[in-house]
Amino acid sequence: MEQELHTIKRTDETDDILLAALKLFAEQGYFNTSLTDIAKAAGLTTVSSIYQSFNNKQAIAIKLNDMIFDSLNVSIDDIRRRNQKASEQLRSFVNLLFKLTDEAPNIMRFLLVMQTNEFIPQQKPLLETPAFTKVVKIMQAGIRAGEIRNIDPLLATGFFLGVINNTLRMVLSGELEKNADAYQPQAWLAAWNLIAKKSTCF
Amino acid sequence: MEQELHTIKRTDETDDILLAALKLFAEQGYFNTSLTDIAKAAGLTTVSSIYQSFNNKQAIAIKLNDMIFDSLNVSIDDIRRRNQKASEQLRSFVNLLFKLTDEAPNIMRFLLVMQTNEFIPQQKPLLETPAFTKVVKIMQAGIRAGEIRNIDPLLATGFFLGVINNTLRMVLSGELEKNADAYQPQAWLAAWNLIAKKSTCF
DNA sequence: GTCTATACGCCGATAGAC
DNA sequence: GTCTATCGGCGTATAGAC
Repeated sequence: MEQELHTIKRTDETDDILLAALKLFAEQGYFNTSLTDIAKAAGLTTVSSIYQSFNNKQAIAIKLNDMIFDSLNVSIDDIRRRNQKASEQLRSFVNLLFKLTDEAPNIMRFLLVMQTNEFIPQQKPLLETPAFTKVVKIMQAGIRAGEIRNIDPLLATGFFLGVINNTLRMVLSGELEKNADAYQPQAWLAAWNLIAKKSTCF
Repeated sequence: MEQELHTIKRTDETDDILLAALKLFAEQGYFNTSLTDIAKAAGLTTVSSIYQSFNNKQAIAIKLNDMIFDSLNVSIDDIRRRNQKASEQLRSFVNLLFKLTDEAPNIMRFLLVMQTNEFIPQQKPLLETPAFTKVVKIMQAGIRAGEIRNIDPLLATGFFLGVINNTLRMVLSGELEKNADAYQPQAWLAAWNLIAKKSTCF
């Protein structure tokens, strides 16, 4: 299952709805998913029940979005606290993303492939979200510390996450057959050498 | 303007519709765009006129999709014909993508950010389309020729295009402020060194 | 607070006059 | 072949019975 939305325990039917919605949104898209679909998948007898927990369809998506980004935000704070060097922090973050892709693919689809701004207008692009701006901060710190090459931190993050996220997207879409973790060592090495000051030459 | 859909000349109102649809789909999404919107943007007085050219809304999207991928396919054939080495072919291809991003951003949004499979079910993921499988072929040839490191060609393509496409996505979303071409040298170097046998060390 | 019934709007699509 | 009128359906949302 979706790893209890990664951290949140299922207690009442609100979480059933969120879990069902996450699955359906990720698999067939927000606009192809009706409240009827969600109610059915959540085991509710009636569509109306949804309105006990949410004001409207968009509110479900927003709640999901908030939970996912908040959880990621907490994880990143944790990673920054537990690790000193930029390389270690990025390594842990990459490991988190790969693990999530295998254990909670729908969360990663929500993060990486869904165009959430089409139904949550105020939604910002990935690198402008609180969680991912912290990755840019790690990059800046790494540059100051001499671990990372001296290039625009935003661009460096874009290159780095380009390799990581594209690999994960290919796993999620089935273009790559194995599970994400099988590609983690290669992807990490490629992404890190892209930005590291001392790159390992081949 | 959208560079006449890159190659096709506007002749009749069918192309007005396609151009309007491309713009609206790319800017607000397929499902947020009604036929009324398209008709208005195409300068038609009536929604019904659309049905003179297309059987339904999906047919517009499919036609756009076909035109874009066909055009790209032709360009890639051309690039492969005109260049010998894998490095040159990839360089030209990257240049094409960056130029397209600046000159026809909506085409690139269609290619890189829209989730076309949500409204064109038979649509394959990017790297399984005829156009992009040829990039994988270039990669294979480059490995055989000793230009490119000996790794899974599909993975290599994923890494390579991860850097390129993510950079372009960031330009298209406004996360990067300058035009795409301003980032081309850095992005190319990063992407190429990712896969090149003799990487330029920094 | 659970479910039935239903309202309401939007949109895709068609019929048919001219 | 252009435009008016309208249909049919789906999907969100609500009202209200129990």
